[in-house]
Amino acid sequence: MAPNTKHFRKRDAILDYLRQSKAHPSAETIYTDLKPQIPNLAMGTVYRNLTLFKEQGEIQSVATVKGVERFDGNPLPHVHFICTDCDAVIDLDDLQVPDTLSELAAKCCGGSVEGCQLTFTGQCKNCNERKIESA
Amino acid sequence: MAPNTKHFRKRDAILDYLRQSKAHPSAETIYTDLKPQIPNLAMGTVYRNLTLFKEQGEIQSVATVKGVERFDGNPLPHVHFICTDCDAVIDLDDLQVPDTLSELAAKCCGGSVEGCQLTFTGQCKNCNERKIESA
DNA sequence: CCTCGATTTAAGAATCATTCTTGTTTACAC
DNA sequence: GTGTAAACAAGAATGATTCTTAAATCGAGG
Repeated sequence: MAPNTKHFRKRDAILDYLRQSKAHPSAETIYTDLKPQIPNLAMGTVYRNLTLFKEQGEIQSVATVKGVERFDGNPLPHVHFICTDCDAVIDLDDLQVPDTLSELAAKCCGGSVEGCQLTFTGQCKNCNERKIESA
Repeated sequence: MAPNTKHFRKRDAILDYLRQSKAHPSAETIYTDLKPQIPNLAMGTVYRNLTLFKEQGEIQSVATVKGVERFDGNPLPHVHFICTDCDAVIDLDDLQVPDTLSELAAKCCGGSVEGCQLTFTGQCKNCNERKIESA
């Protein structure tokens, strides 16, 4: 067996999963989805590696929705939309925070700015349409 | 005793506290700070009223810092800065999210946008200076 | 091959913020 | 006063997350 293959199998699976997902999953979703492929995966392993990836800057935590932390395999800052109905977290790829705002923020707070998050909330397309139908 | 005075004493105290505070307190901070004045205050009462105020749009939840929800007596959207060292949540009153961004967001997501939050993270002035001193 | 120290992991216990439940108290209208 | 609805206290219950302990796995030497 190739070196490192087995030792990091779970770690790599978690990172791959995050990078391929657009759903901004929670720790539990990651666990549930990977469990069939990796039967002896434990929640502790998921949380430990998520913490590790965050420290290394490989991933980011993008929001806490109804008390549950949501993760993104893309560590670059970008804009999100959170549906208050179905709790979906969606990338708004076409938007970005203007540099002028970040610069202003640094001046205002007098400290050092490391990151920023812009998040819109409301009802996503699906939930919106579902409501109109049932009306 | 004037009508309604006693019935809502705790509710009003919690709302007043939130409106006067600039610290964006957690439920526990509110409880701890009000407890001396209101000895038989219970955490349940704080949580119940916070939920109520949120539903009524009197306050807003502005962030979850290290797993703890933080509240703001000002329900209008405004920009915040969160210190990753001391967990302070600070208003950046001079900044605001451009209307163009909000409009774009509505178009991108295809649903209805109700709110938005812009949050910068980094080290606040105090923590920054403390680090420089101790270096 | 066999052993070593270091790293990763599984499993479940422990923690902590938040919510729920139950029974009690309060305010107000009649 | 009596009844009804809202607010409350106290503590139990829930649920996400973290910690603990011991076992499995790795790479490097012998």
